Amino acid sequence: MVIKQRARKDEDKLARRRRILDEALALWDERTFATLTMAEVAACCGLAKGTLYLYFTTKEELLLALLEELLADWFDALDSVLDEAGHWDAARVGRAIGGVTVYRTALTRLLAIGEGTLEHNISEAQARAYKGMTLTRAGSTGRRLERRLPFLAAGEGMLILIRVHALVTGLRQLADPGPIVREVLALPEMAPLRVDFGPALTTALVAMLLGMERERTAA
Amino acid sequence: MVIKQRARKDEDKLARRRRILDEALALWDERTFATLTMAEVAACCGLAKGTLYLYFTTKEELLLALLEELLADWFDALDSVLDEAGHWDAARVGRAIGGVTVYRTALTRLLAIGEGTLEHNISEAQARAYKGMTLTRAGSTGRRLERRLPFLAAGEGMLILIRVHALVTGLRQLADPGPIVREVLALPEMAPLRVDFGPALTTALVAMLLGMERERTAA
DNA sequence: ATAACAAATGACCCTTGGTCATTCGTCAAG
DNA sequence: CTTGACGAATGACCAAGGGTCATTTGTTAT
Repeated sequence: MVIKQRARKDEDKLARRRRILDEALALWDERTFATLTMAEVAACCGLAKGTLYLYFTTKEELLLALLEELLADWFDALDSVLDEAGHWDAARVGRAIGGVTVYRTALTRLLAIGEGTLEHNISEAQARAYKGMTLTRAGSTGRRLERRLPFLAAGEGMLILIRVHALVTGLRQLADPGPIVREVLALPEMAPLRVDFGPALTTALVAMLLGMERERTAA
Repeated sequence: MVIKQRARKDEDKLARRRRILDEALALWDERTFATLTMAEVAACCGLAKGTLYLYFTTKEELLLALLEELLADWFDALDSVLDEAGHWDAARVGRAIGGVTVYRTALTRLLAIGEGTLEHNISEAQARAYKGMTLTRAGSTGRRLERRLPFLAAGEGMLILIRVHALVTGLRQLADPGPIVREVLALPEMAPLRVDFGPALTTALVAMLLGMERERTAA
């Protein structure tokens, strides 16, 4: 499959970049980092492999760009929920975070390989952009959390988000084993080791927030 | 470098396997999964690459075997600490788990890539052995946790261990970024995003355990 | 119509996990 | 001590995939 049209204007280049990200996202649903190949992404876009490298200089940069978008979207969603009216307590905050996270499979699977895999083989510029965005958004969302949970000290909203990040990463990995392990875990006696991402995340978050509240109000 | 001696007896083969695991562990200290190569492991053992494949049929199997050993050792250490006398509460349990975990860098770094990377490309037999060991040991250690924390229901010790696993995985990834990201995070304004594995793990665990206690005693 | 630019291409390189026909220690039998 | 057989060890080889770059070719300004 060959593209007869060339992206000359910046606007066209942006559109092509968009297309690549969209196709990569679609493929990501059914691939892992190891099994997602640049050749396949290119083929899905109707481009040659070499062309991909005009838009993303490594496989990691492509997926990190995707992660950056999905993460920004997650912050939007969480901010929006946290701005809802009514009575807020630790349990509701835990359920709110879980609620916007649980069904974002593409995001959580990317986060799960994030720091370990995506952060090699990228330019410092992109690393800076990604971390800068994270810092800004986490700061803003963290302050929302502090407003909803008055027992939190200044800056502890960010601490919560780091713990959320850690739990998402770890639980996603436990919940999505490879096919061989999946089969082993299907054995009846292995039931205690199976993890259901959604409930596991939400219950762990609620417990952690309740514990933080208790720590900070006991003193 | 060439080995002039051949492992004919089972005993010799076991010793050679041991040597490979030891050298792989030493290399693991300074490599990631991607940068640790089978050729290098072989060279460190004084073996040809092909010989490695007589003992471990894939790179994943080699590292999973290592993880299995280190994990069993971790269970030993934790059991031993949990058997110590004195008054136990949620905070002490959290510190105990953190204490035996924090300095086990090789283990926690392997766990961090565990389910995501190591569980592809392995035989079902090894997956079964690994998960079987995990189930047995986690059951036993889980019961110890339940004895120390009477507010836990039967089986909830295992739940705690799953959450520990998730936190270890996630926090290890956040604490050990690649060199590019490490440099970005070294900027002063990035301080809020830096994670110190030991304190982060222990404080998160303690908070979570306190929260679980509160959930179960409030009702 | 044409020259100049640069987007797109795909053949190519390199690394690395994994294979296998061959080599050659090792040991037991004669 | 010699020899034959076993199988451990080898390293040349293969395949896959990330990444490169000289060349091709669509596009546009003149």
